[in-house]
Amino acid sequence: MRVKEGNKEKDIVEAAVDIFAKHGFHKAKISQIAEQAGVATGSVYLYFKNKDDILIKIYNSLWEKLYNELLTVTRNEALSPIEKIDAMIDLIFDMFTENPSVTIVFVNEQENMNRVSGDKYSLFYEKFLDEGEKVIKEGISSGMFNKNIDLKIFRHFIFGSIRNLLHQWAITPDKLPLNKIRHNFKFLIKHGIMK
Amino acid sequence: MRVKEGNKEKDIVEAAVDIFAKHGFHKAKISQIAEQAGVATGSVYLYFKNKDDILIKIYNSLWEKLYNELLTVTRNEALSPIEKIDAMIDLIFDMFTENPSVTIVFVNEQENMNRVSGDKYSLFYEKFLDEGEKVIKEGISSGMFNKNIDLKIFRHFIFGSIRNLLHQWAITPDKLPLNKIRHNFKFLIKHGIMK
DNA sequence: ATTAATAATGAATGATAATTCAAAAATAAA
DNA sequence: TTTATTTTTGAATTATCATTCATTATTAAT
Repeated sequence: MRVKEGNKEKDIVEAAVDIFAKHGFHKAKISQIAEQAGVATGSVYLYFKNKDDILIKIYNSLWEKLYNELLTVTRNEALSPIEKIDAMIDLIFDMFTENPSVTIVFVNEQENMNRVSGDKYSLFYEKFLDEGEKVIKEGISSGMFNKNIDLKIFRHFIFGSIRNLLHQWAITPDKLPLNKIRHNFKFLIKHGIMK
Repeated sequence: MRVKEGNKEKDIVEAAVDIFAKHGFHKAKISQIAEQAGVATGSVYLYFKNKDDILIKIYNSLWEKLYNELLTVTRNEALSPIEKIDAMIDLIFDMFTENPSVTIVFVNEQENMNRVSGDKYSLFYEKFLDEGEKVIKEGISSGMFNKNIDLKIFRHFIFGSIRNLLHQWAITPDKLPLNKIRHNFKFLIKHGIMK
């Protein structure tokens, strides 16, 4: 019997990330993804139920990875709350540094993923932020962080700003060095703009 | 001769905002927009070149309004830099408070608008941020703001955070009062999270 | 070698929905 | 009234792809 050669599923995902980043999910054609992955159009459907399924699998693996790394940070009792915040920011930046296309898809297709995945997307998002929120709570009880800040507001604040910065970086990676962005970002989150 | 009755263009735009917010630009059907606007499908094409054109006109008018209001703030010499920042934040919040659907479209369809409008979207975005940046510069020269903050980074930081907060509010307007969000937001921008 | 699976292909199918346009409706002017 | 002009209609046209599936290719086992 014939046997699978190479890793077509991986090839397809990688091509899809590229094409989704370039044209957006809705304008991306399965035939083009297949071509770039070096397989026939129909083969895509041997590995994925449909077009939505490709997007879902991309997000699942990203969130999975993000969440697992987050846990290693939040569970590290050697770190102070502020060190944990830094480590969390690093984790997100590191995750996306490798690949601007992945970043663009993650940032741009959130809404499509949301629509396509039932409530899977928002579950990931909330679970991640819930875990991160624990760190903020620690920081407040330890007296390091300002206790008047609403936790729900802060989580959307920080996620929105990081998302937009990564996006802008990913569009033109050479315009601003990611390390400078990261450094400024950490400062702004901690101290804001006023002296 | 027959004469135009009512304001069909406005009816279509309002319906489109609603439908775009509910289903997203690509899943939104012209026939459904027409139905909700109380006109025939074909009539949409008397007022708009095509579907893209509807989105473009929505954004144009939003950015136009945002930019004009920004100018009245930045040109007001009676205000200190920090008062201007507050006024700028108020202006954006006020703009979107009225209508969650407009907010959702503005936030979600940015990328489609970008693809569809040539570089019109990014011109608006940059023009707006350039004008806002002047205020930050004033704040730095007057010694109020921290001079180590990169202006390009700050603009994407603040825009991303405000965008996400408005989005989360618009999805479930009753979950968090917008005034509380606004208040926390102003504080975080100025002082960050640390005591 | 031959067979029996399984993998892979890509042209054909089908569904969807944007856009067009010939016909109908409305009304200002004659 | 009738006419001329402009607006509106919505069914027909058209374009675009996602998805399917009959066919072909490949190779492990016999």
